Amino acid sequence: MGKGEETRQAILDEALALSSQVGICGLSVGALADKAGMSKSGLFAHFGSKEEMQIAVIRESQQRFVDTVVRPALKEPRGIARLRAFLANWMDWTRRARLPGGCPLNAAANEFDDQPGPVRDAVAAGLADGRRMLANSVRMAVEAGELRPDTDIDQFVFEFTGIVLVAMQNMRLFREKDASRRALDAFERLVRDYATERGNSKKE
Amino acid sequence: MGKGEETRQAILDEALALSSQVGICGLSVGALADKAGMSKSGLFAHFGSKEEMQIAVIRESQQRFVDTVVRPALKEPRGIARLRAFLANWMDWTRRARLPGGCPLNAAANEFDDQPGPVRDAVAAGLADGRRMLANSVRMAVEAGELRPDTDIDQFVFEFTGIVLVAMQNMRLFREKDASRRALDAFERLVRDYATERGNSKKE
DNA sequence: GGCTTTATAGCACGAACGTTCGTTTTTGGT
DNA sequence: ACCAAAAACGAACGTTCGTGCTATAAAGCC
Repeated sequence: MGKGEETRQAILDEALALSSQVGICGLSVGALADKAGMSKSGLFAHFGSKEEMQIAVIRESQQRFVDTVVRPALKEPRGIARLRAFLANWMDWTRRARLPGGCPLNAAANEFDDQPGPVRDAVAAGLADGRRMLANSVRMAVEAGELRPDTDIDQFVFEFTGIVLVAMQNMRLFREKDASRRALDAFERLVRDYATERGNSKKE
Repeated sequence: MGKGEETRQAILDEALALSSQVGICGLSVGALADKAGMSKSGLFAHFGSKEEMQIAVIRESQQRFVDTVVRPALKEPRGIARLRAFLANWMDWTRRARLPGGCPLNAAANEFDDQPGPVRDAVAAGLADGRRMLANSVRMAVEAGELRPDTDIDQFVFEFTGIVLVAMQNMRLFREKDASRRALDAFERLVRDYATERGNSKKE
């Protein structure tokens, strides 16, 4: 890896941290250059445009999410246990990823959801990827016989995601400490509704 | 009402529409003045600072939400029916309020959740107000005997809010049309879990 | 209708924005 | 050690940002 890739990565690290606090559109070239300890033009050359930079940050954010949340959860056995691990990791992934604020991808999703263009597309692609992965894990839980065979997988993913979103909001905006506990409780209730006897008995 | 209040209201109407597309921090004095058909300084005089303007927009947004979502739902009888109406109204409130984009309050919540200050406080206050109102309606459903007496009201509000948030995301970012149907389905499942026999039989 | 109060416009300011360009420094292969 | 290539810099561009002033126009009261 050349020097170029190296500093580009350093820039993205800094960009991730900054955007987790001020969002993607609040992230400016000048401010980022300051944080990264280099000149505006030097930093700019790595991306070619602000839009490209934003997209790079989004991709990096997604990548980091996979490394921090998804990959570790895959060590759990398929089924409900893995889903639970997934949720637990999700709950404090920005802390684990050493980000000072919230999830940049989530912030970007709310900023660009009504502004068509490549940035919005990148955000949607990133989130869709996460959901696809989530849907796969749910399907495995069905195949493992822990969730009922007639489980509406997309509906399960829908409700799971809802739990994550509200937990994020409670944590970040309201600074409530019991947010992740509530999320876990909601998850257990969700699972109980969709579980087979076998799947249900697995828990405690 | 003097002329001042009148144009101030017109400005806020325009500001709400604009911020529903570009968010609160994407809303600039110049752009808003253009939309409102007046000069930057003339508009600026109504608020005194950009921050005050942002807060005014947030307050207005909350006000509009109450008029569009909460008030109509209060015509339904107390209990689960009212909660259901509340959700249904919520699902397309920005359309009913003739806003071109998503919920400005929700956008602001994600933009400012990690930036302490008066704007964040205003957003949190607005959202907290909505949750208080929601909690009240849940409590009424308990008192009406439709939800179990041991219902954890805050947990119910938590899960309810999650349904709303994910539905918003699915609608706005992914443009899925079945988002509100999924939300309603999730709501019925939520209610079924917390309902008494009487409350359960109420539905269909 | 005149007069006071209020509202709006016009203009200017310094700062920050994204972007371009030419120059200088650093790097990596030979 | 040298030299081409890559990377970073500094300065400047035109725009837009938020925010002050001062003057003009409109509105409301007697």
